[in-house]
Amino acid sequence: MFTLSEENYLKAIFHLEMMSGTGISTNAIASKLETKASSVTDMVKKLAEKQVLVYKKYQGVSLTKSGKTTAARIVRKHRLWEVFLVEKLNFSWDEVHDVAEQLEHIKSPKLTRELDAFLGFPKTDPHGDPIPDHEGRFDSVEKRLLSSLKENEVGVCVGVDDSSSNFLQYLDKNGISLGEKIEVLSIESFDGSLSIKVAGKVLSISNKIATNIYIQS
Amino acid sequence: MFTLSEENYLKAIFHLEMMSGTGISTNAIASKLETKASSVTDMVKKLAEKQVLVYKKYQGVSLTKSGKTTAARIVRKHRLWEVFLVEKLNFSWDEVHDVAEQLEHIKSPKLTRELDAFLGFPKTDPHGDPIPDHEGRFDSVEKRLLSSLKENEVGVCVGVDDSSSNFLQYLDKNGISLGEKIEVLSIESFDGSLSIKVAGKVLSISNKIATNIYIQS
DNA sequence: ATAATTTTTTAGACAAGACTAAAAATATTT
DNA sequence: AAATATTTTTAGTCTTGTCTAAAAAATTAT
Repeated sequence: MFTLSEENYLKAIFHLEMMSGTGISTNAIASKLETKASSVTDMVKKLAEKQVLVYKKYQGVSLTKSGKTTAARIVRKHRLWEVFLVEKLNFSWDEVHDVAEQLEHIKSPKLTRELDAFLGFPKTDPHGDPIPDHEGRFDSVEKRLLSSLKENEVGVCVGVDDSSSNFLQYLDKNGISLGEKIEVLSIESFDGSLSIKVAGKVLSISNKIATNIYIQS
Repeated sequence: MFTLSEENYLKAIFHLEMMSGTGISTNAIASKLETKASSVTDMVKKLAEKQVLVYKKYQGVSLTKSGKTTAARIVRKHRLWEVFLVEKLNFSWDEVHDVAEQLEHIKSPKLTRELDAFLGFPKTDPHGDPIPDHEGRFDSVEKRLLSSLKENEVGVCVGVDDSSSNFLQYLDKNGISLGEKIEVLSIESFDGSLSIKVAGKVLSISNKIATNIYIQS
C-alpha cells in the first residue's frame, strides 16, 4: 500500500517517463511536484526499497513493471473521475483537475470497477487522454499537433497539451471542444498563425495555441 | 481548512455529542478513534485554538457553532457518498462505510452540491440516517427500536443502530431492508425474542437483534 | 585538462501526529 | 476524610515528509 505522497511521486515519474523516456532526473521530479531536490532523493530511496522503481545515485530513476502498473492505476482513477465529473455532475473540462487530483487516491477496487461500468467503460477522459485499464495498459492515441496540419487539411480535436484552466476556457469560448472538426483555411508564413474553421465559424489562432491542440485526421 | 486527522476528530466528537449531549471526555474520543488519550489531548488543544471546540483541562470538550457546522458537513458528504455508492454503483449497504470514510474528506463545494442534485436531494442515507444540509441542519428522524413494539403492532424499518458488516448481512439474508414493513406477531416473555413477519415470511429474531433495528410507525 | 557551474546527495532540523511512561487531577471506595 | 482507582495531562520519543545548508559528483566551459 502506498501513502498519498508516494502515489504522487509515482504518478509524476510515470508522466515524465511518458514524455521523455526513461531515467528521470531528480530535478525534473522536484520541479513537477514543486518540491526540493533533497526531498526527492529521500522519497526515491524509499520507493526503490518498495521495488516500484530503480534508483542509482546521480543517474535518475526508472519505474519497474510494478511501479508502472501502480502509477497507471492512479492515472486510471484520475481520468475516470474526470469523466464522471464532466458527464454526470456538470463540471466543465477546466474545473475537473483539482478534484480528480483528490479522488484519484481513494482506495477501493470495487469503486473503480463499478465507476468504470457506470460510465460505460470510457476510453478517454474529457481532455482526450486515454484511460488505462486495470492492468495499466492503454492505447496511445495517435495524435498530431494542430500546428502540423497543412492548408486545407482537416482534423478532429482529440485533446490538449496544456490543461490549464485559462487555456481550456479560451477553447470553450471559441467553440473548440473534444470531437469538434477543425479545418485549416490558411497559414500565415510570417508568424505561423492559422486561420481555421471550427463549429461553422472562422477563427484566427496563434501558433502557440495551435501547438497545444491535438487533432486526429 | 482542516487536515484529515482534524476532520476525523471533529466527526467523532460530533457523533458523541449526538448520543450523549455535551462535554465529551478525552477517553470517549480516544476509544471512538482507536487512539490514545494523550494523542487526544494534543489534538484537542489544536482544535480549541482553531475555535471549533471549547476545551478546559479535565473537563472534556464541546463543539462550537462553527465546529458543529464543520462536522455536519463531513457527515453530509459521508452520507451523500453512501447513497451514491448504493444507488448508482451497486454497493450493498454493508460495503459502503469504508469507502465513504475516504470520500467524505474530498474538498470541493461544487462536487458536494452537484452530487446532492445528481442523487435527487436525498433526505437519508442507506442506513436511514438523515443527511445534513449545507448549513449542517437535519431532521432528526423519529425512530423507535423494533424491540419497543408490542404484539400485533407494525412499523417500517428506517435504520439500524449497529452498522457492522456482519449485522447488515444478516438483515439482507432475512429480507430486512430500509422501507420494509415489519409486523410483530408475538413476543416471547422468557427472553424477549420476537416472531415477526417481514417480506411475507415469518421470522424469529432475538431481542438483541430487535434493539438494533429502528422502525417508524 | 582544469576551472566553473550545475546537479545531486548528505547531514541535520522541523512540524504533524502518534506513542509510552510518569505525574497530576479527579472520582470512587471504604 | 483518607486511601484507592481512574482519568487526564505532561514530558519526551518516534516516524513521515519536508526543508536548508553544505559537500560531493557530474557536466560544461575555458
